[in-house]
Amino acid sequence: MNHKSGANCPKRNDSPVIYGHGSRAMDDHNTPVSPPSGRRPTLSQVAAAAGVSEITASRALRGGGLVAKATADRVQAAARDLNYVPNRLAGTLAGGSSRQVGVILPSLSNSVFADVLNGLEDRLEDAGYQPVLGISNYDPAREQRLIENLLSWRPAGIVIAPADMTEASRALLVRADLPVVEIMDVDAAPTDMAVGISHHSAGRAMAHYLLGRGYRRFAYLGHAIDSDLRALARLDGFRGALGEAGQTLAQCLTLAGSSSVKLGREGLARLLAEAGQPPDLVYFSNDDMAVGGVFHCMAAGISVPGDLALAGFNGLEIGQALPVPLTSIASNRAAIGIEAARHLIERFTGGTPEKISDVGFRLIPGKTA
Amino acid sequence: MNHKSGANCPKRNDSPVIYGHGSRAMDDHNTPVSPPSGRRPTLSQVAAAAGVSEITASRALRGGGLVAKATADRVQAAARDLNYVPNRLAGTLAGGSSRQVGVILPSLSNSVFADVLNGLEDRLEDAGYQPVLGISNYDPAREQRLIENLLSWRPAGIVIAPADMTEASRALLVRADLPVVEIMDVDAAPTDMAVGISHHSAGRAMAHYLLGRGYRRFAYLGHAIDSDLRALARLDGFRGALGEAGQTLAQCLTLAGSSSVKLGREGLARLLAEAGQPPDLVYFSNDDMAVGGVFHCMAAGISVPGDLALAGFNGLEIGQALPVPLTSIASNRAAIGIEAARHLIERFTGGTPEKISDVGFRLIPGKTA
DNA sequence: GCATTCAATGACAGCGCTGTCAATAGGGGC
DNA sequence: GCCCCTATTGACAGCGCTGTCATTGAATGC
Repeated sequence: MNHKSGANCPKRNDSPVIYGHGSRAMDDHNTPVSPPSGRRPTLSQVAAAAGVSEITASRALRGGGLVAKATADRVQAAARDLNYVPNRLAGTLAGGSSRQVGVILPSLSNSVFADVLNGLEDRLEDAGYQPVLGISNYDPAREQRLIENLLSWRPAGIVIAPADMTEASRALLVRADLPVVEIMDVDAAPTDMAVGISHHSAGRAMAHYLLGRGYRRFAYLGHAIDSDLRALARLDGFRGALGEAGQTLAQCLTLAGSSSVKLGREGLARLLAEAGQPPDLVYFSNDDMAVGGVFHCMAAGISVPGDLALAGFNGLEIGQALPVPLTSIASNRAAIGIEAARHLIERFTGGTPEKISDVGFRLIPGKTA
Repeated sequence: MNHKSGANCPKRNDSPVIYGHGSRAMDDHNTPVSPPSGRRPTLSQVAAAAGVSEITASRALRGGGLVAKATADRVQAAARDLNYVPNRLAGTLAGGSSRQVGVILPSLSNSVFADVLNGLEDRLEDAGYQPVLGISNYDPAREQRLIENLLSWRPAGIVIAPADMTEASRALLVRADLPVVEIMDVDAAPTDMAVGISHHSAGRAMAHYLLGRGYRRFAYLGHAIDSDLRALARLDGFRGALGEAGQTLAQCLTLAGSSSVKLGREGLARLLAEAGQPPDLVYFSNDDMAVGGVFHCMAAGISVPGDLALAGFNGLEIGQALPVPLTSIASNRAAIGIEAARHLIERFTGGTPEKISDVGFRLIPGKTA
């Protein structure tokens, strides 16, 4: 439901205004309020306040009905009064299973991973788990270091979008002997579980679609593809399907740097400049790049798809909001995060989810190809 | 540096292909490799293997030169042989300071926060800290729950982009008595430290710029603004500056839902449909919305900025890659993350960074206004 | 009425590690 | 030759909590 308001949108009282860039000294560092008895309250203090033993307090606070209602109420009241915040480090150390989940992603500048993380966080949080994050920047060494670091927190599980795992990384995960979900790609055999789509198939599917639309002179424009294994898999599938149909990739340009609208825009300009006979379709490594391509065409007066057709991957919102919606493949990103969370949680609760879960993709016809 | 390759982009061996959506049963669940002696190795096992006491092993592993070189080497070798992974839960519990940092953001679907998180993670990671993430979805109650949860892991510090902190949330943070960085906005007095820009000033700056360009009939198009306090602050500053110049906001439309290109596109259509006398400029709550506005104009044949001028906020890459680059304000997102990390780390190491750090913004003239 | 059962609570030990203080052994100074 | 100092190592306790078993008292059954 939308609500509008004529010329009187929400206002707020005038607040202090700071112009430009600068910083204020940390002068009046207000002393922390109430360091009550030196430290933060512990369970034993709560127990004492409620007149019960530590373990009873523990049980009362964790719930589970092992404690008489009246007692439990008393304990909870005491905890509230003392502003007790449990120490899960101690709890986990003593009791066993952590409620943290290690999450390793190759990047966050790509909105794809942000979407996955969003879905993942939401479900984990609801189940009482907290993600501990690491970004590998597509660097296998950093990825390995992250795995070690995260494991040292003894997480309940790991979710990883592998960049290019070293053998050592894989060994670490295997030895750790905890649920591990490898996300994004289901083409390779996972260490433990995998949730994602087949990027190889996605590439093939797009090729089939485009062949069916009658395109014949294909070009590819990609970003630093060596470190993006999934983009490589799509290209591989794309080219494979072309080959089976007796076609080839007439032109193929990959640019250093991570994918972006800007790179796609500049890249397309360059690709067309270098082309002998221009392609009738350009397949981009993803939607960011493809949207850049659309922008180039707009600016250069190239009619899409009349003069040149464009196709991407991911089904990003921006591509669909374009004046001419982008031909792409919806990669079901949020579903991957949600599904990964489900796998972990199921495992935590004693279940045995499928080893490989393919959330599937969907071709979006769009209007650019 | 770019590298291109004619028609022979990187290939890879054909990999197994899975079509469409589905899942394979978890049949051959390979038994975990080597649960060596039932559990994972502990420090005491490493110590035993190296023929030293636990504490010596601990010191050797942590470095610091308190242990004779030869002994340290022996311990490290033993640790490697046993595949020892330290248990930081135990370490933190015994020793004191954690190496986790709680991070609370209102959303991740907005690339702005992904950018901040990216910068933050990078610096924290380099300093040996791990972010533990929570997403509040602009919900104060969830925000408070997240604070409680994160505090229970006894993090070394907290970074929070406040959605609309409850009194209880604020009290939790104060009592926790740890470094807290409130990010994004420096307009209000922070609990502890703040890193960001003044959104109020950003709104004013844009108003001044646009007034200088001669626009007089202003409209505003925003998303669910009640929960996005920073967008509200910008609008507030914008309107304030207009008022000082004797101008008013002729039209103001806010739409339910989070900001998106689609919402901006549809919103602008609606705003123009509802307008009596059409505005000569539309100020959007942010660049996502504004890009949507640009798309609407393209599709509807409205010339920008001739017929209608548009302005946004954030300086997103997409806006600048548009055929007509967007007039906007660069909000220095990565810098906020980096700066927040710096503040925390400085605090961890005994320093006293500034209480408020304004990373500043920059007006991007663009070509849409 | 007495054994039996169950609900409610508690004592104890220990999770894996590190801070503190103590012990040991050489080396150097006088 | 004796004492002091430093470098190196270790013993001990304890971080805050929970699993396991034990204890208590009251309710139940016959």
